[in-house]
Amino acid sequence: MRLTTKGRYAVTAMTDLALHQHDNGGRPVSLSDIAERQSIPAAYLGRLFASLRSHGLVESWRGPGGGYRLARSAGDISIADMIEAVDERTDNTRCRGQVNCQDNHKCLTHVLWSDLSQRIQDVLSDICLSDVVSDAQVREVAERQDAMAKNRGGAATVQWRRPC
Amino acid sequence: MRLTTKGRYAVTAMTDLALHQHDNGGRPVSLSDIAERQSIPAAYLGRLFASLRSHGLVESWRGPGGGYRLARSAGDISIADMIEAVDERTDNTRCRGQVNCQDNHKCLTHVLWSDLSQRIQDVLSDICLSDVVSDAQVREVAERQDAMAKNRGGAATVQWRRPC
DNA sequence: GGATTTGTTGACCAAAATAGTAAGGTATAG
DNA sequence: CTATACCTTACTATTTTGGTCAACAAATCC
Ligand code: FES
Ligand code: FES
Repeated sequence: MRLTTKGRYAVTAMTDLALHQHDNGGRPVSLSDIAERQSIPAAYLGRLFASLRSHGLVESWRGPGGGYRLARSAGDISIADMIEAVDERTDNTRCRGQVNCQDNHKCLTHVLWSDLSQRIQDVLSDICLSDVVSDAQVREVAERQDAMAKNRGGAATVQWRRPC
Repeated sequence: MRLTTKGRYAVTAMTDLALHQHDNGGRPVSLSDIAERQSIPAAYLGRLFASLRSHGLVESWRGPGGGYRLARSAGDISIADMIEAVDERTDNTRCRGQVNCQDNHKCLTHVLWSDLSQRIQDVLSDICLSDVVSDAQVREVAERQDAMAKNRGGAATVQWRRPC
């Protein structure tokens, strides 16, 4: 599993979502709010959320007042879940699990990469969104970001609807 | 720390070197032998070995009968050492340690990537070359490779010289 | 000494992966 | 009907990676 900007955006956006999903009485959090707070290109982030949704990590609502909410509790979503959703590929072997990277045979180090992939996956599975959200340093940054965004619109009426 | 073909080549070549450095009475193992056994482009591998050498992982000899040997014992060279030598960059933060990736401020998840980088580094530091070499599956592949290369030249006279 | 072998270096190139954009479509509130 | 906000596809630009080439330097062999 490789860490790239795509995966970092996904985790950052999900963290933002987790932090703000109880604002305004729990109405869905819109893409544009997240993108603005986290300085992520909105169009790009939109595609990442499509993946997160199709992997069952978030629910979405369309139309005015629409947006996203976590589909599961933050304690039940690991870093690995999020990165996998947008990055697919949990495997660090050259052969992508085909065991054929040297002229259709197993290369000298296949077993090593396979083993390491598993260990790295374990590390990323061991940390979940609630761990991130409750970290003191993370909260501190979030507060600064919220203060920064104070100029934008106030609370709106709360609505209940079914997700898409 | 990201796993890429460059790092995989480095580890594969080092493993091959560790496995063959006692062949022919301990004469240096040539680049072309390693490249051929492991199906790695020789010119490319040459540059990787230059990095491995400058990081003190191998010693080299030029001229006829020249080649490489491990500069330290296989138990004293970790996977992290080898990957770092060719890849530099042990850091998975977006800011590369600058703590400035959101408009010159710390982004929401900096502390997370920083922490994860360390954990992954620990995993890669925990396995060393001797672990790889002594793995049963690795030895099995090595034997097949050696049988494959049986057509090439036999043992030559042993020489002692100082490394480059 | 000269040819040959082997590693060393730097510049260069091609292909792949990644990050980002743009535009049209669909559902929903009001 | 219209504005909002998510959804999807296609495309483009940039960066990174993998790989080549040629000239070079050291050591050996004859
Ligand atoms: S990595 Fe799987 S065969 Fe080489
Ligand atoms: S990753 Fe370091 S500031 Fe964002």
